[in-house]
Amino acid sequence: MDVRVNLDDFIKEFAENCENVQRKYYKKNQIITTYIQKRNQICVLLKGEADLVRYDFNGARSIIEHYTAGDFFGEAFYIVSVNNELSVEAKKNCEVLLFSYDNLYGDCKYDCKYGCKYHDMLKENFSKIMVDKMKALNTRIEILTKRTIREKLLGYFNILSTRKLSKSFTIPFSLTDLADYLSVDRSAMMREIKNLKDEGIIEKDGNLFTLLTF
Amino acid sequence: MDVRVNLDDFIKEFAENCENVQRKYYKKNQIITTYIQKRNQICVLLKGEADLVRYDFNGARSIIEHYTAGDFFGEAFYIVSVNNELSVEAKKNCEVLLFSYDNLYGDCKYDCKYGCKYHDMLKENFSKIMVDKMKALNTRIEILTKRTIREKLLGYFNILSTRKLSKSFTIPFSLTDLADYLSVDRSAMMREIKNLKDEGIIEKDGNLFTLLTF
DNA sequence: AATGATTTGTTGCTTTTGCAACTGAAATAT
DNA sequence: ATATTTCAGTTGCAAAAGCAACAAATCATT
Repeated sequence: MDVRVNLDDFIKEFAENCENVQRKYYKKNQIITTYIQKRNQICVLLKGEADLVRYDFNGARSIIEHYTAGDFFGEAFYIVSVNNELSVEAKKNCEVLLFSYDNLYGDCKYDCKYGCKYHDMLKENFSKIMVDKMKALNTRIEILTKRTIREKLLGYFNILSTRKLSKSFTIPFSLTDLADYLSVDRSAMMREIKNLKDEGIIEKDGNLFTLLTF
Repeated sequence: MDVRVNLDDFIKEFAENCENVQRKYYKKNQIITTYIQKRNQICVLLKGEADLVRYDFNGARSIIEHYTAGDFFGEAFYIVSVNNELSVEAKKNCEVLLFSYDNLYGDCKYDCKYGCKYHDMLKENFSKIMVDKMKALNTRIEILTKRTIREKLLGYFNILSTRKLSKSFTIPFSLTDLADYLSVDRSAMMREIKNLKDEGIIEKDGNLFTLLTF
């Protein structure tokens, strides 16, 4: 099993066969879960797109991670030491599997006709999932430590380009959200994108970007 | 076993009794390890202080984590997706335990007169250690997403204050290093610290800070 | 105790960023 | 099909941050 699970092979069967799991539906802009209730919830996004966001005390929004079908999220992966409100927001209509970490590691007291074979698989791969989360956090830190908007943009573009093995790539969210992900002012970011275009460093067609240098 | 291990109860015994482990000494400013060689190394800092740092392509230094005695570090906890040079630098003379992740999970082919009881303990607690690492990463992200130096400083001070359960606390490194941790220019940070003092928001005596507001 | 290296503290100047405000385009809902 | 909301793109201006350079203080080493 890959860290980013194969839906066909694993999750669908899990959702259909293990009674110890909830399947829920969320509409666009609904909050799927918040990370303040110490529920140790584990979630798998089956369909749709969602963001893990933080709202600062002064209202500034910051996107921590972006999820697509097959991604794991939930409090269990994201224990935080500081007092801040984290929540997962549906960006499109979403279908989500929900179960708890305690449930996963503790005794399964419910009837589970497959003997929790799916729980066991998750258990075994929990550390792999954690490692994947760590990668995402490290990636974000790498970008946030860049000191200028230009470097943040280019750093992020390079990561997307490397992932796609192509000079061209689409950003996984709107430009407004990209600013929140890079943690910079949107208009300042737009200005910098314009500069990069004018200087012939990137090309942009909607959300499709191309790196012209290397 | 706590995530930040109790040296007396665990590590010292481990170091003395398990033959599958190396103990090494590093002088101040020496590089303890780099995260590019895929050695899956796990390290425990027995004595001294060290920083996990990244050097940008243009030379900008950035402190990711700060370690004191009892902390775990090493590639195994810090797998990164992007191409950047991470290294752990001794800030003082250090004593370090070294062993490998593969060794931990694979069969222990060496003689280990305690039957690798220590390895087993680590194995069991690996996910806890990972969670601790995640906390550290999340803390750093929380600070880095703040948009001004003032907010970064106050955010970090609040975390230190909360940890110590006191309005007064000492920063765990020099002001120069603090700037690298917050990923900002040192002189600009000093200016902002001065502003905070002048406005009666903080007090500062060397590396001892006090938050005057709440 | 003297020397050299590092850290702290400060300042002038320039560049970058954030803020506010607005327009047109695109998407969504009625 | 039209109204409404969201998103993209711009700009002027003010505030913040970075850069460079230097002196004073502190720390470390011989």
